[in-house]
Amino acid sequence: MTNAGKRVLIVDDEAPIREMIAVALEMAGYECLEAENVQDAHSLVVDQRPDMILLDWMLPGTSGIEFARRLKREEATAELPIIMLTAKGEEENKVQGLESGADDYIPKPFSPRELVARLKAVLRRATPPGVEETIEVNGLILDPVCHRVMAHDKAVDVGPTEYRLLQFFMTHQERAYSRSQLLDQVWGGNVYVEERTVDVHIRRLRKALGQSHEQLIQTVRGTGYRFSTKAS
Amino acid sequence: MTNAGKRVLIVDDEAPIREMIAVALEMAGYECLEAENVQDAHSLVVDQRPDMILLDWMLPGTSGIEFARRLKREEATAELPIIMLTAKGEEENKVQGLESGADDYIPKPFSPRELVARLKAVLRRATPPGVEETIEVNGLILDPVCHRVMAHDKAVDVGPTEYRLLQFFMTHQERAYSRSQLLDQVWGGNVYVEERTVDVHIRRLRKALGQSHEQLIQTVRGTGYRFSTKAS
DNA sequence: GTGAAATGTTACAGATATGTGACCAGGGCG
DNA sequence: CGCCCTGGTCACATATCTGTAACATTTCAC
Repeated sequence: MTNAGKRVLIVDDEAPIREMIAVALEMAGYECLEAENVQDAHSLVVDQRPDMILLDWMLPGTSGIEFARRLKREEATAELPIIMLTAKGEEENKVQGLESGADDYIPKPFSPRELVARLKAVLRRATPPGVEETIEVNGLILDPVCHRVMAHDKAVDVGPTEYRLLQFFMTHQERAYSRSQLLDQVWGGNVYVEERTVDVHIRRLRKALGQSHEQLIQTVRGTGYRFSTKAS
Repeated sequence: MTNAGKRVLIVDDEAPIREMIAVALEMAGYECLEAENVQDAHSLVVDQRPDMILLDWMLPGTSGIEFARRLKREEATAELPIIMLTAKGEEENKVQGLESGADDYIPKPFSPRELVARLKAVLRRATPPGVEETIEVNGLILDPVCHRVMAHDKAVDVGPTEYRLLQFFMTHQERAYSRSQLLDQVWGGNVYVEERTVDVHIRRLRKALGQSHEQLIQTVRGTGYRFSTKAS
């Protein structure tokens, strides 16, 4: 079960092109989502959580490159593989495209076969090193590969959101984050959620971690929360 | 909070709608400015410098979209976040609205709650985090990033106000400040609080710092207080 | 030394912020 | 279609903070 069932978001303003790509990918066993602009794309990213993005360079409104940068900037979506699509003759943009965080770059026109091949390649090395490393703090282990949390060798049952929250905290220890920042980083920006919702998830996470580790997540009164091994 | 006191300019030609929005925002702690046409709006932008704009799509005279474009074109106002409001059934305008530089788009009718939520989200993204360096004096460390105070590697537990007070002192060492100045600087102007309240917080801060560092905060009799490494 | 003024300390009640459990809506799934 | 899981929100319980007043102590001028 490597690529089967992977969800790919296609972002292009021209419907026929989207359609063509979608057909090609579906034949290859992928599931496709489509968006014709950055706003729709972002919504889809937030609530569908695709496994990768095919992103057209030229888009109405925010350009593709802007969008890519933005995705990379936010913790919640930074690891999302992106392939940039670009019209012919824009070779010079390649560097800029890759700089913006895209994982590959395909000039139009391309054959469906080539597209699928490169997409596979990108997905294969999708999880870049660093992200897949397990993090351990005081007997609390987060294993991104198994997508699993262990406390003193006992599995901890956390929901998806709590998992992301914990992952964010463990990769950003010591620093205090406001509810706002957490919403941006863990939920992904442009999601309209009450700040207090963060409290609830913090609570759920603490509960899941149990007595042994809940004190790792500290309340910074008047500010937000912090993950720290040092006592407060 | 970060959002407290932010000023929002509401541009809509219908007074009742402006009023409704204003009430909702004021309850949420924002300050509201109102304009019923683009000319007034522009004046207000220029001399009131609001933190963001709620802009109705349909306006007498220059359309909202024109106005948005113009603001984005001008250097001084290019960064001003804009949320477009539009009557229902104008979904097709969404793209155009966002193209013109709006940061979000809310179709009428909308609930006050949604409005506030999206406004928060936009404002949140627009406010870049400031640079924050840790300050160290005689083994006393204030770390704004972790939002934490350490005295000789031991965490010091201070309340929000004491934290701000200490931060102010550590960034303004050696100089004496009157109670009234401290109220302005630490509490923020236009708050009606007894001057003696400062004494109480000074006391709390000293207590929190403990014997090892309390002498850093010196009383300047007849004047106020001073943070100094030199003995008095 | 004495008394008035300034500052230190403490206690407390109201205001705020956070913790917590429950509920409800939407989506996936059999 | 109905069940279960998840996530977001609300309402209420706690915990913590804050400003004040009241009283204690220090300082200083005389």
